Amino acid sequence: MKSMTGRPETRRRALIGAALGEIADRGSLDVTVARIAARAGVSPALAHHYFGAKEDLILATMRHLLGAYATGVAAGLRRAPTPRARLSVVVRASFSPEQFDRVTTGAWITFYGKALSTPAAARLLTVYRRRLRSNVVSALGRLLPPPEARRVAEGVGALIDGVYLREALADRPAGPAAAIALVEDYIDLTLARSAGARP
Amino acid sequence: MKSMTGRPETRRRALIGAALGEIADRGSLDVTVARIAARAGVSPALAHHYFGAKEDLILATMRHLLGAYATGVAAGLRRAPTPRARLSVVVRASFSPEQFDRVTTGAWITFYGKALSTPAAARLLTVYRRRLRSNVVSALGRLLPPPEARRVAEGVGALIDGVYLREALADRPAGPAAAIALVEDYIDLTLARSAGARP
Amino acid sequence: MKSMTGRPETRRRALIGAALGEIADRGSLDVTVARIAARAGVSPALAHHYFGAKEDLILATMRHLLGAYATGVAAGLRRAPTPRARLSVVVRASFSPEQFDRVTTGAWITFYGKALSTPAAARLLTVYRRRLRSNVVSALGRLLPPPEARRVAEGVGALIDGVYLREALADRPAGPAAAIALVEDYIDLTLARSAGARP
Amino acid sequence: MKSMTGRPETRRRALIGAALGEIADRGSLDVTVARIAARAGVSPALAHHYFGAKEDLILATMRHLLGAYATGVAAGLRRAPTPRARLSVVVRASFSPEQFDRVTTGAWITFYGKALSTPAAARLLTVYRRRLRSNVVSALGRLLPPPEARRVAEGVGALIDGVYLREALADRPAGPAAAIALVEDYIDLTLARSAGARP
DNA sequence: AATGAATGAGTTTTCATTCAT
DNA sequence: GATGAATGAAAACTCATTCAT
Repeated sequence: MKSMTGRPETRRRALIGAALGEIADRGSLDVTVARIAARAGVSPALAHHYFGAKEDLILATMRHLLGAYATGVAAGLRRAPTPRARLSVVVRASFSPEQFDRVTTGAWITFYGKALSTPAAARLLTVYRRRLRSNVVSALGRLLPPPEARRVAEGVGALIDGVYLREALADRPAGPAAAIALVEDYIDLTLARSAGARP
Repeated sequence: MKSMTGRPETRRRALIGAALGEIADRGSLDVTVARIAARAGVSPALAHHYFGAKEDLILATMRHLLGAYATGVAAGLRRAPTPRARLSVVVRASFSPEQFDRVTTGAWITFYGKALSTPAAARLLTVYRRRLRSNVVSALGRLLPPPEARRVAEGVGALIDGVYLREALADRPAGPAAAIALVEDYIDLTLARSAGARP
Repeated sequence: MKSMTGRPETRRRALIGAALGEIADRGSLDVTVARIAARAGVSPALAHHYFGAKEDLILATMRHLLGAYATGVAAGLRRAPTPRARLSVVVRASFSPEQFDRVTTGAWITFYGKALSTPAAARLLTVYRRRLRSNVVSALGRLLPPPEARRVAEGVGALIDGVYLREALADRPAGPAAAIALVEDYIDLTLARSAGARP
Repeated sequence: MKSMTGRPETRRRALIGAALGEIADRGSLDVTVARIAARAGVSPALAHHYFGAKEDLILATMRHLLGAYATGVAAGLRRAPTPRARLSVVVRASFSPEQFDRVTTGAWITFYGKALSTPAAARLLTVYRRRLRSNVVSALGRLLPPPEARRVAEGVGALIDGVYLREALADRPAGPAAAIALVEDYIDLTLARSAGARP
C-alpha cells in the first residue's frame, strides 16, 4: 500500500469515523485497531501515532459522539422561542436522523457499557448529561416550581434514554416519530397536572 | 488445586455465578474464562467441559439473569389482587434489591450491549421482554382501551429501562424508592387522564 | 508442531538453558521470547506460562547462572584443607571450564550490563558477590590482619572480574591457565609482603 | 518544534552526546532513535540523515567514548617525566572525574557488552586497548625485562577494568581514590619484587 | 538542511481451546 | 469428572526507517 500523506486533522476525523463505524458494526467496543485503521485507509501504526493507546482513540470517539449530540441540541435551543419549544428541541434532537441511525444508536449503547467500567468514560458521560439536564431544568423552571422541575427533568431524561435504548434494540422499531410522541406526551401530561393543580 | 468433584448442576451454577461476578467487576463482557473458572474454584478446562465455548457460558449467564428477573415478576404477579397492583409488582420487581445491586445492574447494561452485536443474545432479550410486556399489557387492558394500553405499556417499559440505566450510571444514584416513585407516578398520570377523558 | 508434554521442571530448565544460549549467541539481552522458546522446542506461550513476563525469565536465567557459580565454589571449598587452598578454589572456580566457556562468559558480561539498569538484577548480583566475598575474606582472615584482608579481598575480586572480562573480549585469549596464574601471583605477592612486614 | 539549522559538526556532537546520555540513563543500548533525537533537540529523521542507521550512531558514540579516554591518557603522558609517573598517568586517567561519572561508567560497561556481539564494536575496543597497552608496556619496559613487562601490563589492565567494573556496579562505591590506590599498590608490589630479585 | 507523515516488520503478551492422563 | 500442559491465533504497541516537501 502506497502511503498517502494527508492533513493530520483529516486523519484524526477519518480514524474517529472509522472507529464509530467499527463499533456499530461489531456492536461492542471489542474492536481492533487494525480494523479501524484499515477502514480509515491507514496503517495501524498511524492510529497509535495520532491517538497513543487504543483506549485514547476510543475515548476520543466517545467525546466526538457526545459532542455532536450536544452541538445539535445547542443549535436547536438558540432558535426555540418558548420554554415548551425548548423542551421539544431536546426531545427531537435525541431522535434526529443523525442521532438515531444504526451506527449512532449502537455507539451510544456501547458507550453506556463503557462508562460502567471506565471512570474516564463515566466522567465524560456525566459532564454531557449534566449540561443537557441543565437545559431541560432551566426550560422547565419557567413552567414549574423548582422541586418539581427537577423531578420532571429526571423523568424526561430517563424516558428519552429508555425509548432510545428500546428502539435501538427492538426487532421492529417504531421509528422516531413514535418515540418523540411518547416523550412529548409525557411532558404534556406532567405540565397539565401542574397547571391544573396551581389555580 | 485439589480437584473437587461436585454435582454437575452445582458446577454450572457456580460457573454462572462466577461469570456474573466477573462481568460486574469488569463492567463489561471482556472477561476471561480463566478468571471465571478461578472464581468458581475450578479449572478453565472444566468450564469448557460444561459449557463448550465461552460464548455459550456467557449466553447461559445472560439466560440466568433474565430468568431470575422473570421469576421474580411472576412470583409477585400471582399474589397481586388487582390490575393496578400487578403493574406495581412489575415496577417494584425491576428495582428490587436483587435486581438493583451493583452486580446485576452492571450485568444488565452489559447484556444490552451484547444484544446489539449477537443475534442469539438479541433473541433472548426479545423473548423475555415480550413476556414481560404481555404482563403489563394484560394488566393495563383491564384499565384502558387496547390501543392505549399498548402505548402506555411501551412508555412504562421504556421508563423502567431508562431509570434503571441512569441509576446504574449515576454518580449519585437516587435509590430504588425514588426510581419506583417516578415510574408509579407516570402510570398514575396516564391512568388518570384516561379516566378523566372517558366519562 | 505436535505438543509434547513434559515435566514442568524439565521445561523450566530447558527454557533457562535456551535463554542462556540465545543471550550468548546474540551477545546481549536483546533476545526474543520467540527464539528462546523455539530453541527450547516449545511455544512462546509456554515460556509466558512458566515465567510470566520475559523479564522474569531473564532474571531466572541470571539467578541460575549465579547459582551455578556459587555452587561450584562451595563444592570446592568443602574439600580445601588450608586457607590458602581455599583462595585457590575461588580463583580456579572462576575460570573452570563450566564458567569459562563462550556461553557463560557472554552471559556474565551481559548480566553485568543488566545490573546497571535493573535494580532487581543489581540486587541479585550484590547478594552473590557478597557471599563470595565473605568466603575470600574469611580465608584471608587467617593469613592477614582484618583491614588488610578486606583490602586484598577487594583486589582479588576485582582482578578476577577484570581478567575474566578481558579474556572474554580478547581476540586472542590467553586461556584459563594464564588467567589463574595471574590472580594467584597477585595473592602470593600480597601475602608475601605481609609475611615479610610482620616479623 | 521549530527547525533549527546548525553546523553539521555541532549536530553530530549533540546527537552523540544525547546518545551517551540516553545509554547511561537506560543503562543499556536499548535506546530509541526518537529519544536520542528528542534529547538533542532535533527530529529522528535528522539523526538518520547524519548517521544513516542507528547502529552507526551507536558505533560513533562508542568511538567518541574511547577517543575521549585515549586523548586524556595521551595528554597526561606528554607531561609525565619518568616511566613510573607514566604508569600513574594511565591509572589516574582511568579514574578521572570525566571517566568515572555515572554516565561514562554506564556507557563503558554497555559497550563491553556490545563488543561481545558486534564485530565492529569488538574491533574498536581492540584497537584502543592495544594502543593503551603499548603505552603501559613501553613504560614498564624501562623498569622490567620484556616478558615480565608484558605480563604485568596484562595484570594492570585487568585490574583497572575489574576495579572500574566493580565500582560502577557497587551499591556503595569506594570512590576513585581507593580505586587508584589499589592499582598503584599492585604496580608497586610488582616492581618491588623485580627490583628485589635482580640485584 | 530539516521535518513530519507514514509504515512494515517485529515483539511481548493474552486467551480460548484442546487433549492426554 | 477433572486437571494441567500446551498451543495457535490474535492483539496492542514500538520503532527504525523512508520520503515528499
